[in-house]
Amino acid sequence: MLLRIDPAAGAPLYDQIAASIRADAATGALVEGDRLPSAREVAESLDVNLHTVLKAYQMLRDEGLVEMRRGRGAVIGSAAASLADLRADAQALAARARELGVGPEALAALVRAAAQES
Amino acid sequence: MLLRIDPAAGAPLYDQIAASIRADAATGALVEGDRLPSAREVAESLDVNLHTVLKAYQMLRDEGLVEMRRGRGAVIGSAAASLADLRADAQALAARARELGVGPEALAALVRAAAQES
DNA sequence: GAAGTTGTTATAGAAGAACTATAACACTAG
DNA sequence: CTAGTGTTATAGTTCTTCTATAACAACTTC
Repeated sequence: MLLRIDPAAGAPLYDQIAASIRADAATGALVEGDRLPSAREVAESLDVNLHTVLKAYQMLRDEGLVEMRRGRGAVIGSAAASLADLRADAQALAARARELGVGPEALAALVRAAAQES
Repeated sequence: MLLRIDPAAGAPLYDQIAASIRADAATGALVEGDRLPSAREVAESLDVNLHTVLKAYQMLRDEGLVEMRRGRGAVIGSAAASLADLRADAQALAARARELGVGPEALAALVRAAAQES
């Protein structure tokens, strides 16, 4: 469980943390039942605020990737495999978007709009 | 060219304006070469600031849907058809995401992350 | 060429949302 | 009970959103 972030990268820290964990889940480095390090551990080792880490964890919970409970920590949930597929589809979409010259922000806005319609 | 916005909807006004135009382009109500009403016209008819409309137009430009030039206005560009396909793919992805319980914001974050990796 | 239209840029302000930080709380496991 | 976990509350700061005004530069039309 190695997390890499770049405080000077512009992207929010919690996004970077969440992305790092998503990537590990996608490659199989993290599978169902695996436990994430506690938010306080991560916060200290990355020299970041506790809430920043928790926000990343809560994003992953909203996506259904992890389950969280007090006293027990954050654990990779049963939907991890399905989400890896969804992520693959997202990357395929991103590749097509890039061919059309549509950047990450524009694509995200377009997808959000599409998701909110239905 | 009918634009509908809801100031009490929570979503940014420029997002609503952009979404409305995207929808018209997707259904074929707007096709390549069609000219959008001037930003000043829209601003007045919606009782909204000029810059709010321009931000919507600039989002659509970033997506490649419209081309803008001073004195000439905003025109639906040649990539409109391709973008309608991309939008269809985005909606398919959104449908799958919703089946998994992944909401619009979470999906947008996931797609943005996927697009930034590549 | 002159006039009018268009998007573009600059500056400023106000209201609200989001982010950061600190502290206390409530649930779980040993 | 104790130690560790996520959760919630609170406050201050920063960022986003929308507005407003003004000037500018490119294009169209006459």
